[in-house]
Amino acid sequence: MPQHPAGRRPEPVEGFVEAVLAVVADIPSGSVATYGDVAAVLGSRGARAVGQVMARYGSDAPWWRVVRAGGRPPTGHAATARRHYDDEGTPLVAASDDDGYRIVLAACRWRP
DNA sequence: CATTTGACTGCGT
DNA sequence: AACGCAGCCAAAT
Repeated sequence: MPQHPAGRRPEPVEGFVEAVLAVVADIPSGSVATYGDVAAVLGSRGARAVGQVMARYGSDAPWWRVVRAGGRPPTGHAATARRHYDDEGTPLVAASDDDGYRIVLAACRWRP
């Protein structure tokens, strides 16, 4: 058989990936969680692993609700994420860095 | 199966 | 405060 099911990207074992996406889906609009927080809910400390999942499978999830410790938006997505924050009313503060702003974790960090 | 990679984090210089 | 570095974990190659 000549080929794999047409045009379908090979899906990894759904376990960690699905778990991460499920947690992200639980973050309420207007709130956020850090990569480390998401990992912690899964009983893991793999903040980077969570980032990997978001980068690869998070395109259809509310990925902007997962931010870096320190309140900075996902690397390389500050502009796109900001539209969502503005839309959801997520509290932000102006910043001088390239992101231009920073999420106020003290006010909207999600706690499971 | 070994190595590399990355939308991370915290601590030290 | 900028920069480097080591620790961490799962997926990708």
